Amino acid sequence: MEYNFSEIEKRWQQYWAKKKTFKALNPDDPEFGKKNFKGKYYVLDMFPYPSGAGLHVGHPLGYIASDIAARYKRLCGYNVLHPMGYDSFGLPAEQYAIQTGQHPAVTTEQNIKRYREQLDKIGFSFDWDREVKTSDPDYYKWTQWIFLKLFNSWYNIEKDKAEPIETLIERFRNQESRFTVDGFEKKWNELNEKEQSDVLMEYRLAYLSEAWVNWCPALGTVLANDEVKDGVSERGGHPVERKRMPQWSLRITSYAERLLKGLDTLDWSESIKEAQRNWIGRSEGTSIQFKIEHSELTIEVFTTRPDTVYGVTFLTLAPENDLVLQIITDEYKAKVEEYIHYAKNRSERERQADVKKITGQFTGAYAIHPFTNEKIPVWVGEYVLAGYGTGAVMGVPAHDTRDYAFAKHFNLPIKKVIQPNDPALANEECFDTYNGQCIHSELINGLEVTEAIKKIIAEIEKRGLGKGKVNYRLRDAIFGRQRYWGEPIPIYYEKGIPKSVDEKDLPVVLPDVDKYLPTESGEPPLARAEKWKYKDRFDYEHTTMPGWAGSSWYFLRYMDPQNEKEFAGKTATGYWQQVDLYIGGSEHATGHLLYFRFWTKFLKDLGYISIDEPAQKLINQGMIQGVSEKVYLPKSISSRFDFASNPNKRLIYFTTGIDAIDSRLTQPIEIYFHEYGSMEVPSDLDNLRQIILISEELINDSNRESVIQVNMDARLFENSKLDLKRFFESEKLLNINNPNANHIYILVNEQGSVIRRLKDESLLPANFEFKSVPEVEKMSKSKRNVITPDTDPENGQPGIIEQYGADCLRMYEMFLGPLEQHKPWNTNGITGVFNFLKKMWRLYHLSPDLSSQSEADSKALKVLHRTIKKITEDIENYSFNTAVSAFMICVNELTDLKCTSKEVLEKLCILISPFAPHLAEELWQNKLGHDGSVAYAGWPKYEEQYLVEDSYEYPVSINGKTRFKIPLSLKLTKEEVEQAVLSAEEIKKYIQGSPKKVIVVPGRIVNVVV
RNA sequence: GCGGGUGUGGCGAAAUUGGCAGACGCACCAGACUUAGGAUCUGGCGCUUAACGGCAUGGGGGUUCGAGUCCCUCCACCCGCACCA
Repeated sequence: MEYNFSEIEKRWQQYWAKKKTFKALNPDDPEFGKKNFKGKYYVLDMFPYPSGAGLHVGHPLGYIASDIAARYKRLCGYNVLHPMGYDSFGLPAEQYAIQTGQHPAVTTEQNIKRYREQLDKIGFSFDWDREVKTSDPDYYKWTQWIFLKLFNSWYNIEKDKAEPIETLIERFRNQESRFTVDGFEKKWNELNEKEQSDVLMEYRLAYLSEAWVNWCPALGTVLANDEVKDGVSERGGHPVERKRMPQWSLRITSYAERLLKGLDTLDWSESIKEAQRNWIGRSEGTSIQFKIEHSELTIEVFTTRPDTVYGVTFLTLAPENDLVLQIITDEYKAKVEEYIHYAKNRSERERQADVKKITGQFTGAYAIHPFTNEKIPVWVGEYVLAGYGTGAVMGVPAHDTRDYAFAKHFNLPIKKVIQPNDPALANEECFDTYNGQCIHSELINGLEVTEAIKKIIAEIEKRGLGKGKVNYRLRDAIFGRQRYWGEPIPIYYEKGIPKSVDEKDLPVVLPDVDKYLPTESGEPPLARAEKWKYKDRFDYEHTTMPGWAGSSWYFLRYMDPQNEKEFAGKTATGYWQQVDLYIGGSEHATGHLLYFRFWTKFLKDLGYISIDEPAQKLINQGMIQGVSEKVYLPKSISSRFDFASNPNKRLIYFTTGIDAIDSRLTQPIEIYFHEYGSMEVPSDLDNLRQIILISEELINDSNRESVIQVNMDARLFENSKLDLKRFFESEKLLNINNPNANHIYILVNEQGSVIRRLKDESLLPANFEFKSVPEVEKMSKSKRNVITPDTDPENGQPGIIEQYGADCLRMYEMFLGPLEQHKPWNTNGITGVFNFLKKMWRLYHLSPDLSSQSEADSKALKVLHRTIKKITEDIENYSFNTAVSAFMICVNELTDLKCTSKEVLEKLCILISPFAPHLAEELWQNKLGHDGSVAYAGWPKYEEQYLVEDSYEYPVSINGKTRFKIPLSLKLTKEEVEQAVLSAEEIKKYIQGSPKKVIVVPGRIVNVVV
């Protein structure tokens, strides 16, 4: 009987869907009482964004792992919640909408459909009744509701938790608080509505403020810090600049300490926890006030080294610091303004690119040293960040490398105030060690650094100059996006005052607009919806929420997805508690995973849920990388491309630039092409857009500068050689960016040139080979190296699923290596897994009727129980690759034993069902003759008795080197083993006389030392 | 610069507390069967040597009867953060 995987897999996928085999039960479900669950288990995959490219082979890696865990826990008797849904708001759909005019909801729906189709083919045990989509109004109603809760809450530092804003207003009323407005002190009740609103904005956890933001002109929106990488946007790689504008933000900084401390309780990888710790960036220090000479103003600095305060020789302010303009003297005004202008117009990227470059400007002002009363010059410098601390630093060049560099560059004095313990440092001009004593520091002379810090802080506090303080690198999260495809922020404006939409009016539904672009006056797209007003009168807020809003609480919605009255009912949240196993990529370390924790803590503070952390255990599956194929294009205008290494070859001149298959070069430019040789140049060539591709072997150091490297579709290549057949036939793979373009491709290699338009392979030089440079990198559409698990919709090539089946895909992805490790995709080993599945199938078909077979023999039972033990341990440790090996060993051995025992085969079938569920279900029901699904068959128990051995082949080492083996009874004592070994025939070769020492480890090894 | 991770055959990788290095699979080699195939089965397969043996877990050193595993030191690669005072 053939192993017909496609028929088997289709059958059981339909069966599971029809029977709702994987439905998870809430406690209020009538069925719940009938089950005798061992407990609950919540397995969650990170929320996927349904991109237009569909799933590639890397996506399922984590899903397969979580599915194995889910199926295993079900077999162990747990009520398993294993849901899936879509984080369906986001930039790519909107970018596509801008280009095509199609509503993002439409493309999103199409993408979701494709995702679902692909997910279904892999046989996951998701409870699809719980599917959620963040762009669904029934869902984002609750995202908006949580936003309102954030807006209407403040952080009570004394209680260390968030509270409703009313408790704050109550305090303001009762406590005789005074508020300074336009220079007048007023009581709360004396403030007008606008003034009250402004005061409360300083406290609300979701607030509107004038802030320095990461503005991305290409995307037309601001971005949160975690959405910017190396000065460019994470999505799309567009430049980002700093801009000051009114912005909605979330006061995540109030939770900094709790987010930091909570990490210690989590079973997450050290690298993710460390990334979050760095991102939060806690540092202890103190603030110190410096008076400005001839002025009422003071400059407050933050420092972690107050012990070096006597070493201060200058102060530096950030260019954005408002104080700068207030303190500059007339003499320096022009220069400082010029400098500020310069600094402001530098993009983040430029700024980061040359951090080594030192820039700054003296302001003309002087501060007074609070301890020595010396005059200290005040500078402004780019190296001081506006957003951290107070935007001002005290310059201690002798003990801070940045201050040192600045002082050196501008010739400022350097004053050493620490005597280091390490003599090697004593002669250095600058060192920042904590090991040493203070010198030249009146109040703290002779003290060790740590002592000095304590004493000087006490002194600073006593004199009212400042106080001990904790600073965080973490900034409040910018929450508004000047984009269309996101949750509307449920705020409206009445007389310029932002107010929350009434809860009963939620959801605020995303309105239709004529274009998905900003208005002419630069307002966000939502401003185009002219009739879109709250209560028909008031303007709504026009920015929308960022992509991470919906994913910050989705794990709660899965617990009770259809609830219309609450985001999730108390019974449901009380039962499911938190995620027991969360699997996803490590790229979310400082974004999603931080917001996810933040919202959970907030909802707990308000008493809506009872847990403090959303996910106890987190596993980051490694990335499956793709192999990109890079080819070369002449760099553009007027490059003369010269194969200098090979003077006999032809020369090609490019007199203008060229269009490229690379999206960065989208302008069509004509080229002229000359060649010495036999090739004919079509007469209409100059009317068409031409792309010249240069083979890898022609590139050398002398011409490398005149070419650029671009990705071609990896599917056109085989082992980094262009497959000419595909190249001639596949228009689609060539012109991803513009399928309608009528390009002419010219391939150039050592043998000459080929124009693709000729479309005739017979015209090719013999053995024409065009080579690319392969590179292993992230699998992504833009790198054109995506491999789909199923049939490729672009070229119709069958995928792994069609060729080998979903069970094979599942087992192969697990077999590839440890879950957490990154690995390039290659299918070289897949036949091994496929052969294994076939062999397993054959094992169950050795006998036509297993039900009448006799008792298992002890050998088969031993194999079985060893496997039960191994698989159970491996699953518990998420070591799925070794589990697959164990199955192979087991099936090989049972096949050798010609095992037809129903008892053994039944248990093996259950064991493998989390890994290869379709095969297992087929064998369970159709071969072993069971009625129900194998999914609830019960996990087999491992029994020690079958594994007990009575003899063992002791490896005998001489001086730690294994020389021979000797079978001995395990009942023997150490002494008896030693005796047996020393009297063995083989040992005579290695020792003369008596050995120095004999080490016997019972049941393991014998080592003889001579 | 700081932090995290990884280094084992031609390749993907195994290896409980330190105890037979390379399980399992791919590729390769030889053979069997054969309706010649991307089927199945048997055997071989780290390097080196004619063989005995010797050498091998990124390099060097150490602890130990015994080290891929523990300690020190250096190197390479990957990832994250980065003028955070």
